Amino acid sequence: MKNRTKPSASELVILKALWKLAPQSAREIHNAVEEKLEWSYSSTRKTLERMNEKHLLSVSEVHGIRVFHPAVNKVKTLARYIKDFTQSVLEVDGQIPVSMFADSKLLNEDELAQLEKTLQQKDES
Amino acid sequence: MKNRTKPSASELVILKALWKLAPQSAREIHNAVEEKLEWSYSSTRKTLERMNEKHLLSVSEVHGIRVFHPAVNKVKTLARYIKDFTQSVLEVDGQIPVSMFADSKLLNEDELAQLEKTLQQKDES
DNA sequence: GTAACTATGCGACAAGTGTCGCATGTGCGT
DNA sequence: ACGCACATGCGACACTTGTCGCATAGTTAC
Repeated sequence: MKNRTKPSASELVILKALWKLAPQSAREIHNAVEEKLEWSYSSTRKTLERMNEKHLLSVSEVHGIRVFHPAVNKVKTLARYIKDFTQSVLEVDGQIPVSMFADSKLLNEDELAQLEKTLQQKDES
Repeated sequence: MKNRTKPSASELVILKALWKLAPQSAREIHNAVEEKLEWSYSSTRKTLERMNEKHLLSVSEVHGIRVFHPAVNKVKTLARYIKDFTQSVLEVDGQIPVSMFADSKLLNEDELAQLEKTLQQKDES
C-alpha cells in the first residue's frame, strides 16, 4: 500500500532537506528549515514526530540520538504534486512537458528522466 | 488590501464553477460541483457560507433567493496558485513559460495573455 | 389552510496542522 | 555530587476544512 495523502507544504520543506542530506537529527533538520518555516524548535520536532507516525520518514539511532530518514521517494512525491496541480488547478489532462521542470533546482538529469517516466504513467497504487 | 490566503482546493472547484457562470444559487452550484466533490448539499452550502465570510465571493438576491458571485479574479487567483507551486514545490525562480498552460481548458487567449503579464510581475499587495 | 418542499441560518464534531511549553532523563565538565 | 545543556516524550490549544443535521420561515399545490 502506498501513501494516499500528499505531504503538506511544510512537510515537503522538511522532506526536501532530508532528500538533500540524510539522515539528520531533529536539531540539524531544524537548522536547515528554520529560515523557510520560521518555527520554534518545538514545532519542528512535533512535525517530525507526526511525519514519523504517518510514515513519511523513518527513525534510527546513531550514538544515542535519533536521526531521521526520508521514507518516501523524492521523484514520486514530486510527481504526485505535479499531477495533482496540473489536474486540479490547471485542468490539463494530456502530457505534461518535462521542459517545465528543467529549471528546477531540485532535480538532476537522472531524476528528471525518472520524473518524466513517472508522469507518463497512469495512476498506480 | 488583497486576500492573503489562497483558496483551498475545494473552494477552487466552486470558484471555477462561478467563473464559468455567475451568479448561481447554492443549489445550482451544488449541482455543478457535485460530481467533483461528492458532497451533500449541506456541505456545499456551508462552504459557500465560509467563502462568503472570507470574501471569496459575494451574495445578492434575485427573486428572493440568494445567488453567489465570485469575488476574486480568475487570472489573479490562478496566478497565485502557479507562483506558489513553482516556488514552493518546484523551486523554479525565473520565468514561468506560459506555454505550460496553453493546454489548459480553463483559459482563453485573452486570459492567457493576462496570466502571462501577471506572472511577470513581482508580488504586489 | 394544510401538508410538502425549499431556502436559510446555525450549531456541531472530527481530523489535520501550526505552534508551543513543560517535565523528565542523561552525559559532561568542574 | 551538582548543575547545565540537550534530547525526548507528551500534552495542549487554536484554526481550518470537511461534513452534516436540525429548526424555522416562506412558497406552492391541493
